[in-house]
Amino acid sequence: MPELPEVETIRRDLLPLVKGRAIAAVEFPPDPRGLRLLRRYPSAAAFARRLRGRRIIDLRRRGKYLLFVLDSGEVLIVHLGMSGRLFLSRPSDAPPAHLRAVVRLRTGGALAYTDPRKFGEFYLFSAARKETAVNPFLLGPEPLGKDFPAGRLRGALDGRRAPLKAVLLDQKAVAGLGNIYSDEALFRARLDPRRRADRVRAGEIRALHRAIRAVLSEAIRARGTTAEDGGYRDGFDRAGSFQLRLRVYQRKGRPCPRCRTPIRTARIAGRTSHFCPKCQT
DNA sequence: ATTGGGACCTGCTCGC
DNA sequence: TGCGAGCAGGTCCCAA
Repeated sequence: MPELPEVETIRRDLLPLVKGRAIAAVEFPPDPRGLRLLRRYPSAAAFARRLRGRRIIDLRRRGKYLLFVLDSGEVLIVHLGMSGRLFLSRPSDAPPAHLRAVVRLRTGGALAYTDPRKFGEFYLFSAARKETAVNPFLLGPEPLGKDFPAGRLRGALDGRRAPLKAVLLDQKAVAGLGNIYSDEALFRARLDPRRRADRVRAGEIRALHRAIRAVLSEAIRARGTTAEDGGYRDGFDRAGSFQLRLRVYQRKGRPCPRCRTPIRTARIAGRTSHFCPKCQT
């Protein structure tokens, strides 16, 4: 569910709430299998023990991962999978459905993590280790960052015979794009998602580069996309608004905003892609 | 090495 | 009303 703009919105919401505050307790009720911890952790209890008392000194984002930087030198990493939500929990409320974890802060307040589909994961890395093996860090460039010039996108597409859409979904090519924003960026760049990546010309790559950055920036401003099934919520458990600005995603059969041709879909790399068959070539 | 397909989960909608 | 099929924002693992 959550792609870069959704994760970034949650980060911005939660940062002022958690920065500088210590973790009082982490609870994984009551079936710890409802949340995948990093495999090498023997138990949820051991995981929680490592976190207790640690101070959160920063909250960062890398691709679709949230990184709680701790004063111990460790980093608590949260990936929301398809259906994860991480939000400020109000104690007056009844416990939310599909609650998988609670992070209580020492000065009061708590974060709730819910996830019906259980694809989300928590990781705990030492700072030294985080750059190695395991992986959230084996990601491609941040598309909104300084190290993502158009040439970097060109390098990512170079030599890849897979469809453009498949490469955009590859987190090693560019970090943070998912099904929604890949489709929306390809529409804005007027590129057919089925095009072989290595056959996209330089001018088209520049248009795609611009489109990726524009759509992600606009989606962050709109606080993310809460699509038809309503899965995503921000750090305060509220919906986003970018669904109102989607041009092709979940608009099958509706007129293309540019040429009125009905939007169609195709299965690419195992995912449904939405595009205009006339103006995306 | 790259690519595509299935697996992992649950909930919801649709058609019969 | 009930039930199975199909689908959903992501990633990993495996075989070709």
